[in-house]
Amino acid sequence: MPELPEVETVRSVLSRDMVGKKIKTVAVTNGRVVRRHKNAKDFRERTEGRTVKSINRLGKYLIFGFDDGTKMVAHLGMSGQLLRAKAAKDPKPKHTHIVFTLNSGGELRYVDPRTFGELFVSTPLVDGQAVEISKFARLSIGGDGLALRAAVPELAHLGIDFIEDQIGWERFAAILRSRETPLKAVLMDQDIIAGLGNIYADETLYNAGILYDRSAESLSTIEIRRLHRAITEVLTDAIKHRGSTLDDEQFVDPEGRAGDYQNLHQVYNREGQPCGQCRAAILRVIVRGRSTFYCAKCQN
DNA sequence: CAAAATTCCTGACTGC
DNA sequence: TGCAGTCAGGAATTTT
Repeated sequence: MPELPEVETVRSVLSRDMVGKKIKTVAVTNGRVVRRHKNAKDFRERTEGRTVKSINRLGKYLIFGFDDGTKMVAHLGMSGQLLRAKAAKDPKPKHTHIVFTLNSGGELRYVDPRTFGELFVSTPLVDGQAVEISKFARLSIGGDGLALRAAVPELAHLGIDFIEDQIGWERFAAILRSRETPLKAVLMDQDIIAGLGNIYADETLYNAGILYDRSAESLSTIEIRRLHRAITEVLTDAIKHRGSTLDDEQFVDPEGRAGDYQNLHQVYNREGQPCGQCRAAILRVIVRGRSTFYCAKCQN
């Protein structure tokens, strides 16, 4: 499942070869992926003829800035891929739902078997309209996150992006304070922390040495600082390794290359295998229908 | 108001 | 072998 590091990998690759390119035509063959629009024709009219000026990321969302000031947002969901093709005659993968044909030749394709992902064009607000930015995002200072949220009202609800937003551990502590929610639910709540999914929530908790079901308010100052550091460290390392490609999920960047952070996973998908620190078997439990992997000795 | 359950979807896997 | 049933999971929506 593409989480922050995988989406950042896609952003980085696309940023290098798409900025400055113009979209000649757009073909939508599955209307579900543009479901925020009233129809596929509306999406086509809002993308054809635009030149890509920038590609940013907030949480798990990609934000393409167009020359007319509008933004195209892409969320890959569980199984979405943005793939570059050199020519139209290159074979199209199964479940190719949108094809962007570029003026310079070549295509950008959106492929998504499960169609949990979506694309939409966001229109900038007219003067005077205020955007209600997430209160957690407002707690962060600096970085480009606030500007991105203001530019895309649909994303204003997103919480802290630990790569885009600068946030110190004191402010992070303020977010965790007075929350009885289990820590893993907090880490995966996009309105509180944007970008962590099931893989990186588990890896972060292991790195911090804290159990998934501890309530946020029960953490000591030391534990909050460890968790704050763990989120930044895990995400940064995973980005360096170009994300995680699991056996069953087929995450690849726009050039078709797999990531290799899965080789560095300490707990995720490692049920029964020895913990890297204490050699005890990694355990797996289902929490609210989701797999959670952890080491009972190293996390408490 | 918040948290839990449900829904969307297809490929991979399980068991008979 | 083949087929029905189950599982996986992000986020919006519905229910508790």
